[in-house]
Order: sequence, then structure tokens, then C-alpha cells
Amino acid sequence: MAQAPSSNILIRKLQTISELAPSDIALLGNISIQEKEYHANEDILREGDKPTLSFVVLDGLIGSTKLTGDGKRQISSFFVPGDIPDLHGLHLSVMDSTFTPFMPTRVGFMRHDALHDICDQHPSITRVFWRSTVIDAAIYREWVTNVGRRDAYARMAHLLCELIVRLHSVGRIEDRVAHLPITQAALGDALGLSTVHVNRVLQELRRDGLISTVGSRFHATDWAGLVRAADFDSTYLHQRAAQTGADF
Amino acid sequence: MAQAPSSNILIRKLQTISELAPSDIALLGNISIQEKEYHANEDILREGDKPTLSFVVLDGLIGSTKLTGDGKRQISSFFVPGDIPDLHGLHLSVMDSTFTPFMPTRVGFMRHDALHDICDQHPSITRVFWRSTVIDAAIYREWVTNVGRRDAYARMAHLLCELIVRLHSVGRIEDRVAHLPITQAALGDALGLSTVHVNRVLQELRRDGLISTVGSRFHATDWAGLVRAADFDSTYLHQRAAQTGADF
DNA sequence: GGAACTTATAAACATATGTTATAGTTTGGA
DNA sequence: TCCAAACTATAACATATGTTTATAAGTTCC
Repeated sequence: MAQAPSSNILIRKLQTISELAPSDIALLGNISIQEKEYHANEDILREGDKPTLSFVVLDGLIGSTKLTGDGKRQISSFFVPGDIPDLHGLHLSVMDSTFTPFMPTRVGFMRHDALHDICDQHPSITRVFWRSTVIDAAIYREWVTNVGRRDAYARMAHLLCELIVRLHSVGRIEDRVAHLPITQAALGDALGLSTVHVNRVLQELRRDGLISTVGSRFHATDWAGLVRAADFDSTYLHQRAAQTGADF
Repeated sequence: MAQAPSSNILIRKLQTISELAPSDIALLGNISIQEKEYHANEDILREGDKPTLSFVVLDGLIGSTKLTGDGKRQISSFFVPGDIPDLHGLHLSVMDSTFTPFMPTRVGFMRHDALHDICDQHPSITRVFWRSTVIDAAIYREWVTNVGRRDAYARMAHLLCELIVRLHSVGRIEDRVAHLPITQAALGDALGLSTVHVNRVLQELRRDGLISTVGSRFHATDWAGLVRAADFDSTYLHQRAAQTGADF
């Protein structure tokens, strides 16, 4: 509770969703990690790949994307620092989506066999990681609802709420501003909207005083209003502390 | 390979996604199960509940649903016999969606503490269950894509392909016919469409000779055509055998 | 065996969102 | 420092899908 946030971003993220025993923290801190930098749009893993590594996002922003048969793109989730986008890959042989960074992104690779070893020997670590994948699934569920049943305006607001809360929980909101270098085309791919309509909706959100933007920096100028417009309820993020009602 | 399908539907389902050692099968077969029947629309678990049990679908059909603030419903997944819809709940304290049966449905409850015990003691069981939840997540990902980027016609075709493949893999397709007692309103809730448009699209699929229906029984009269119309690729189901190219 | 309800079909009309095209604006690399 | 490429902003127009309403066809249940 009074504990300072870990300087290890993976541990910090996991602490937002699980209470970690000191022994767990030690084990997690000892996982061997190989760092690598990617630039924007340089795919980290692709649909069809059979990875033997998972990776944690150390810095940057990543999307999980799919292409339909006629070339349209859908982003099914974003991943922020601390997240392990393809922890799922630990239990899948083939990738069913592609991980693409939206900005220069630093990741840390972890070997599957090492992760399996640590999980087999430490059920408490298994629980933490398993819970993490299950929360990813909860986020996908919410996205289905968002794309399926909310109009463009609420949909965009919802996405912004989610990203702001998630970034905030790992300390990546500075001066009440979220750095989201996601092009409007990519926002459309995440929301199932056209680029033009994304632009329209962003203007509306600005006009209504819910957000303001400077370049790719988003400021929720009226957090309560944004939450209301978004029909946003952070329960589905399953964060440990109800830090999510906070004022940004 | 030449093994006859298990008469235990849970084991049969898990065998479609993982290779089970005889010892695993024995352990799984010994999990204590409490059966219960629900009728259509009688919620099994609700958003906000804090369950201490998970359940396997023994017979019937269940949807995972959410309500938006203005009362619209979204179904984010269907569950067929053998599935454990809220295995996720093993690692979440609060339900973020509701499980609703679409027909009289028999389920088997399993205690969380019993499941935790067996997982803590048997990493191989953990892997099977964990993989199952991770495949659920892959299905949600595909649904985001389906709802976000495919038009109504392809979207409906895709849903039918998925359900037919999943039902087939657990032996619940009889005479090339899938029993899907899902009202057109509920199909709309699953696809993010209005009831009227669901009706339009179903007529089109019938007119194009891809499906025929008798009551709630769907027959894929042109499986290859349906797959093509749906842009369906079963990779995301992560089934063990490539039984999915089969002719229904 | 029919009343009461739910579900499916249908048509006419409304609208949120998509498409295409063009002109500014920003950005990042040479 | 500047240029080319990428991105954002707007407008005009197109259309897939939603809404409303009505009726027909099934179901369920007393």
C-alpha cells in the first residue's frame, strides 16, 4: 500500500492487477530479459509466426492487429509499458495476430522455456501471469461491446478512457496528458471507423470540451464528462486499487 | 489419433485443443461436478457477481453478454458443450459479463478451490486450462475484427462458420445440421446489428444458397461458399487437428 | 385447442458512417 | 534546413445499416 512503485515496469504493471509477495517480486525480477528496440510500424511478431519468446513492453505503444481477406485492418488491443502482449503465445503455437508498434518501442524478450520453468515451479507466478492473460481477454470482451454497440462518439471516448487509465496506472501520464501517437487512420482501425469519421468525432469531442490535443498528446480536459460520454466503467480492467476514479 | 472421443464432454473438448496424457484424463475425469439445469434466458452468473465456482457446459448453448449504459446488449461469445465459459473467473474476483443460456442448458459446476488445488499440483493440467482461456481470448480478438471490419453479410457468415466448426469438433453436428436456437434479435446482439438487418442478411445467405434453415436448425448447404463469404480461417480457434477444413 | 406471446418477414423511410477528393499541416530524414 | 511523405482537416456525396410500423407465422401454455 505505502510501497513505492517498482522501478521494474513489468513488476509495476503486475502489481496493478495482483498483490505480489516479496518472493514473487524476486522471482519476476530475475527473469532474464533481452532488450530490443523497434521503430514505428516495424512488426515485432506476425500472424502465422511460431514464437518461442514472449516480450514485455518497456517503453512505447503496441497494437495487436489483424488483416481481413480484403485488406482491411483491425486493431484488437493496445499494449502499454508493463504489458506482455503475447503472453498468450506461451500457450499457442501459431500467432493469430500481428504486433505492431505505433512509435519507437523498446521491448524485453523472455524465453518461453524459462517462463514455463518458472511457472511449473511456482504456482503463485502462474497465477499472476494467468490472471494477466485473463484480463487481456476481459479487455477484448469490452472491445467487442464497444465496437458492436456504441456509436462512434462514445466508442472513441471509451478508447481514450481505457488508454488513459491504463497509462496512469503504470505512471505514464505526465501533467495530466497522455502521449498517444496513434494516427487517425489507426484509431479508425481500432474502432472500426473510417479515417474521416475519426476526424469528425475527435473534433466533436474537442468542441464539447472533453479533450484537447497538442500533436499526439491527449488531455482529458473534462474527465468526468469523458467517462460519461464513453459509458466507461473500469471494472473490466480488473485493477487492484480503485485508482481509476482518480482525476486526471 | 485412433482414440475414440471421450464420453466426458469436458475431456472431449479439451482434447480438441490439447493432447492429453492418460494421467491428465484421469485427473480431469475425477473433478467433482455438480450438475444443474437452466432454462433459456435464466442467467447463470451476472455482471458484478463474485463466483466461487466455474462451470462446464454439458448440453445447450450459452452467451456471454454485456449491457451498455443505454440498455443495448452485446454478446461477446457463445459457448457450446464442453466449454468452460467462466474459467476466467478462476482468476478474476468480479464478473464483468453475464452468462445467459439461449436454450435449456445443463451445466456442471466445479469449485474454484478444487480447480486451484489440481492446478497447483499438476502443471500439465494448468497448461490445458490456461490454454483454454487463451483460446477464448483469441476468439474475442477475432470477434473484434469481425464486428469492426466485416460487413453484415460476411459477419453473419463468419459467426455461422465458427459455431459450426466448434459444434462439429465436439460431435454436436448431426446430419450436417447445427441446432442454433438463437433468435434474430440475439444474433443482432452478437453481431452488432439490428434485428431487421439480421433478417435481411439471413435471407441473402439463403438466396445465395449458402445456408438453409428449418426452424432453428442451420444447414450450411455450401460450406466452401460460406467460408469464402465469411473470410473464415479457423486458425484462431487453435484446434489440434485440422479437422476444420472438413465438409459439413 | 385456442389465447397470448414471441419471433420472423416486409416495406418505407431516416441517418450514422463510408467514400472520394482536395488542400493544408506536420514530421522526419537527407 | 528543406523536401517528400505522411497526416489532418473539410466538403460533397453515397450507402449500409438503423428505425418504425405492420402483419404473418410460430410457440407456449393454460
